[in-house]
Amino acid sequence: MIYIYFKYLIYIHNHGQQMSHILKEIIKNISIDCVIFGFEKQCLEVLLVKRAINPSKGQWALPGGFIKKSELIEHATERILYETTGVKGIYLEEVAIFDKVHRYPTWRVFTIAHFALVSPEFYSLTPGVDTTAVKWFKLNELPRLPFDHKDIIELSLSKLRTRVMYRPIGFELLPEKFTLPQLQKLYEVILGKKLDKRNFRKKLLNMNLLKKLKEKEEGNKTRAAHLYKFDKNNYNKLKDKGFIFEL
Amino acid sequence: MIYIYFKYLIYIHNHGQQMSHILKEIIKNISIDCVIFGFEKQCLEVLLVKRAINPSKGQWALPGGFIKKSELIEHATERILYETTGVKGIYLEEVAIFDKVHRYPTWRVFTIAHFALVSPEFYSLTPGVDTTAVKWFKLNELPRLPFDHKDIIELSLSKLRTRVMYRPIGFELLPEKFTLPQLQKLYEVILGKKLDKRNFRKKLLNMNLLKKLKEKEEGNKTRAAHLYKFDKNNYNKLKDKGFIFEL
DNA sequence: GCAAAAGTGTTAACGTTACACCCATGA
DNA sequence: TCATGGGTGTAACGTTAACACTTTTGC
Repeated sequence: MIYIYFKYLIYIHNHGQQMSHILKEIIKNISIDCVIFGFEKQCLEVLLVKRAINPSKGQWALPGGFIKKSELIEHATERILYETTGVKGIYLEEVAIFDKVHRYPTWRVFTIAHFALVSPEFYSLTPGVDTTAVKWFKLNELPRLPFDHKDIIELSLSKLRTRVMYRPIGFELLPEKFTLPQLQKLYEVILGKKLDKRNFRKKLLNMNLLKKLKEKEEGNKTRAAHLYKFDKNNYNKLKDKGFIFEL
Repeated sequence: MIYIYFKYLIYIHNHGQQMSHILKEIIKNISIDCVIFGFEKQCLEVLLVKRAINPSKGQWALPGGFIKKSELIEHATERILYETTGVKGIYLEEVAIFDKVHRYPTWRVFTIAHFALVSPEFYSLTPGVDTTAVKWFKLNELPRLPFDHKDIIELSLSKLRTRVMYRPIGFELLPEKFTLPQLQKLYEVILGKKLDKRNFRKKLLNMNLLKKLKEKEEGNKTRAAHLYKFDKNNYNKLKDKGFIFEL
């Protein structure tokens, strides 16, 4: 169709041939970006990718991409995260839409920011569509980021802080089996403040969300801590009865 | 430009001449819809407009419209609400993005749903761009709505219920001066349950968010209730000190 | 045996809930 | 004077916050 043909010419002229083959399928004005938080060595980390295409080719940035014309946001988010980083099967939550007029240099793009929490050790990272590398970065050692990705990370972090108070999402940042001191440390890092050990344990254990395991932590220089598992079954049961997780 | 010209032909062919003049300015794929809640005669109400254009011309629907190419979401929301209903100067909050592939019949449109709370008596309603009428509807007397507007209202209502617990947004649904029984009734309607009169008063008054006025309610058949004002100054001061409104 | 981190209870202050009667007003 | 809705206090209960010592382990 003539219309499509002209559209092509214009895109190719403006942005180079590399993108033209996908421009039929995507919605140009809406992208998705993912802020994936991980927790390792007592630090919060964020997953970044090295961009293989312009704009900002060669720079580290949040994993992201465009939505396809007949795709739901949720599916697009999963697809994009998988295509760019190799990470899949994680639960992503919407953070906000970023809408600054010139946030994307080439044309107007609204981006729907999502965030997720994972235990880094579980995921193997493999660059793919439009990316040449994937890497965890400590939150306080982030490289310079293109677009408004700094803002996106900051807002995600602040949402993480408030959400962690009302949902047991914090557990997702730890391996399946974890110790109470680890869990406490995690909350302390996210919330940015010290918590009382005894009160923290009392509260968490009273919720009946933790299954104590027979095993203990290994390879420790000092007294070994008990391992626990998050009891998802019971959490769902309690939630249905109106239980509200807090702090 | 040839490109623009062809675009025109296609739009006009598909959707009739009435929209063609604005299609240069708007982003086709992203719209905004507003769920404006009001509280009157002890009922929650929603503001709807009668659509003057297709699709769904002549039907009652949420006030909404498209974002312009160089417009922020926030400004677009204010503009659209004002243009379609005459209501302006109110605080709107984002609810969610609705993304079903065929939610809008003519082409793919994501809509960013917003909600707000107002005191109906303060606003004069005047239909404008693309609307022929504006009217408050009781929540349980809504007409059949086009697109996914029913879903949008339902989700907004559920967000209202949870948000009202953590922010004093409930005050916005009342006139500037209100009585405690009114405020209590409002919370009861939003939350869908009875509250204890004495506990409710104790809690609210202890927060120091209410200024008691000298005046009393007028035109009452029974004992007149004291009027109060929301003390916004003090609320902001308290909030800065870390105060969290609850229930 | 000592350094380092795990584990363990009690008390006081505070906030939440439940509950019943008198007061002002208009008809 | 009575019907209607406005206004008031207290006691029991549960939750949160503050706080210090003993246990285990590797070196």
